[in-house]
Amino acid sequence: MQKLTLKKIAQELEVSISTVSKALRDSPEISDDTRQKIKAFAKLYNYKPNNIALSLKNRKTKTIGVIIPEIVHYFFTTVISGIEKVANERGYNVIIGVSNESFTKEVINMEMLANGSIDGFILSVTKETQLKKDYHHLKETINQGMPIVMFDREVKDLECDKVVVDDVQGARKAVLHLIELGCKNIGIITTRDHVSVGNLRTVGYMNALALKGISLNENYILKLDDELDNDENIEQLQQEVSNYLQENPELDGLLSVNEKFALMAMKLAPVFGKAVPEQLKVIGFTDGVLSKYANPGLTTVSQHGRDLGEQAARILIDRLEEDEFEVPYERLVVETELIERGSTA
Amino acid sequence: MQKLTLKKIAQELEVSISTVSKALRDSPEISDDTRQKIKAFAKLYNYKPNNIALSLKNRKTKTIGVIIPEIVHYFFTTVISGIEKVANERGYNVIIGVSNESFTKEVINMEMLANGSIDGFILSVTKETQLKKDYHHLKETINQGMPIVMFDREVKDLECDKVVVDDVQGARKAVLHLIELGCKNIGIITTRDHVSVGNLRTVGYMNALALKGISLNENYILKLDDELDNDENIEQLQQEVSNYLQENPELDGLLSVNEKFALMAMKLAPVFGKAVPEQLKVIGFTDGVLSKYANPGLTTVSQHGRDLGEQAARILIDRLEEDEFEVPYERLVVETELIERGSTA
DNA sequence: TTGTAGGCGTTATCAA
DNA sequence: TTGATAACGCCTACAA
Repeated sequence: MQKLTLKKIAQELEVSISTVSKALRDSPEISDDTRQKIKAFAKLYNYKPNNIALSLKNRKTKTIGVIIPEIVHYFFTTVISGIEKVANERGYNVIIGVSNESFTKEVINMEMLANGSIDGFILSVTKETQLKKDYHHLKETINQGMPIVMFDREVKDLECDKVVVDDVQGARKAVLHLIELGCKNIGIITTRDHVSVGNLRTVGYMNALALKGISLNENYILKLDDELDNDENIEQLQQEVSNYLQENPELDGLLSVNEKFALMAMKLAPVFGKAVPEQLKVIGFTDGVLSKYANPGLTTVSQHGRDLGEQAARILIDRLEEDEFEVPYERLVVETELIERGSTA
Repeated sequence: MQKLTLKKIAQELEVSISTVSKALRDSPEISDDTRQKIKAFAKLYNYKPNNIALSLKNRKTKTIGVIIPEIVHYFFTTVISGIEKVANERGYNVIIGVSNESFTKEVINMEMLANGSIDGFILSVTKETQLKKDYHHLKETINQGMPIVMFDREVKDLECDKVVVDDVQGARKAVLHLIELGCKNIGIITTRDHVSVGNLRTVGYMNALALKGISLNENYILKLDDELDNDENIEQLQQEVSNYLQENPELDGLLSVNEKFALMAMKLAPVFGKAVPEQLKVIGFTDGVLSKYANPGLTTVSQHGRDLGEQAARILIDRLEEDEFEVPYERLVVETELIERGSTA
């Protein structure tokens, strides 16, 4: 019951290996007679060529490596689902590596895959990588001729294809919407790190205020420690959000750079006499399950993760299958969309 | 800048390929002199053996294939994260295939991977597969000598390793807890399909009632269509939940076989004059983000997905690396745990 | 101590 | 029309 190979078929049918190979690939060199015989046999015993041997021969594996910082994470899974879709349509497999927001794991994961296992990468770097600004592993990979498509977390000084979210604009749209709805004192809950998307969203927030001639109140900006953004530290974060709401009773609009912080605020607001959306309108980022099933539903900025994933896969595979060299690198911006729900009704 | 191979090193250093190979693997056959020289060169130019060539030679790829019905799904991602962890620790890569609850995609995905790309599978079958009871692709894979570890959705009549959740017991524990809290009229929101875990959880619900001598009221069982469990059909489902709550005003306890239905019920209960948890106590399944960030927090039955994934990977890799043949198949039951939160306070 | 040869499974080129 | 051979990159038993 072992896997069938060309060799075994050849032995069984008493022909040469190359005859079998040619017959199966419908080469005109082979006579109808033997072709039929061989194909029948192969079909009967369900012959399938060995992928590894093909990979070695063709020097391409038809699989793409995806490295993400986290897997239990709505946005990243939507991106993967987009990648999977396009990859499968075009005959590619997807290997997933999880870096767990660790620079070292990112490097190890890439090294594991870069030695022949895959044809190209789609990846989002860890926050640690962004902080260290150490991109040698990425540069080396690119130099060895393995294409990389980066997504979401942008690394400016790296020459490769990129698919990014317009975080600044997304946040700006959200805040402008709050202003339109009549909010006068709009706050933001963001992350402390100074490198990642949280930062861009904060910029968008400031943009919108500036656009409308509203002066920035530093007290309205709550920076939560990113390290704490995991399920063990919910209580500590809630405490910080509580303090924030208490100290800024005049807040009537709030942008959060993710869903979790938004839900915390929605949960705590009534404690401080604020009903959502009547006295406090809230908008979050991500548009995941939390937003859809929250009570009231959370208005969010959708990043269209699935589209993003599809685009990233398309760009990578196009490049892999492009025989003209020197196709210029692409930087694709995925538009955000404001999904309105009860939290801003 | 192309990838370095043994051949190129050999040419460069004017020795034979096998000398290079041996030197790099610290064979005592090679003199210190040449060994050092070769190793220095390899290090300098960052030589790494080609995985594909190794796979072909060793007839093992050191990668495991994971097929899941959905990727944008909390439970499955926790399982993957467990698999990833153990796999990486033991030097394995993980290829992910998403079947999207489609039998055909499951088969295609498996075929893509079964031809040499991986050493073994960890998979959870689609609902469609369970319904059709068509397991030929699984049986063939096993017959070809490729081990499979199935998880979560159990297929009784298939001989292979399994890691399952004790859904019956989980549901029973939950309902018993509600009874202890004083609930007299306990309902359940479950799925219509008759094959999947929803069914087992319903059995657990009935178990608990029987155990306590409470007679079963069919009206208390709401079966929602599984097909509708996606974000497009939220409204329709909500309508059904509304009707259910309205028609059973005496309900004071509720078990839901997932988080989403539980949150819908929690959102709608106040509409029918029921405060949660005062007049209606709710318990869900999954213990994902929804439970943690709901308001009030949702008490849930945790399935310990990460543990499950770790165990599945351990079992598979142990089997792959076992040289004694005929290790008996294992069926491991992961215990559930009731996580208490505000919805049953 | 070093090199040669064969094989993992496949395909392509060339010879018979 | 069919078959032998070489190659993809690596490893290893055996020969020199």
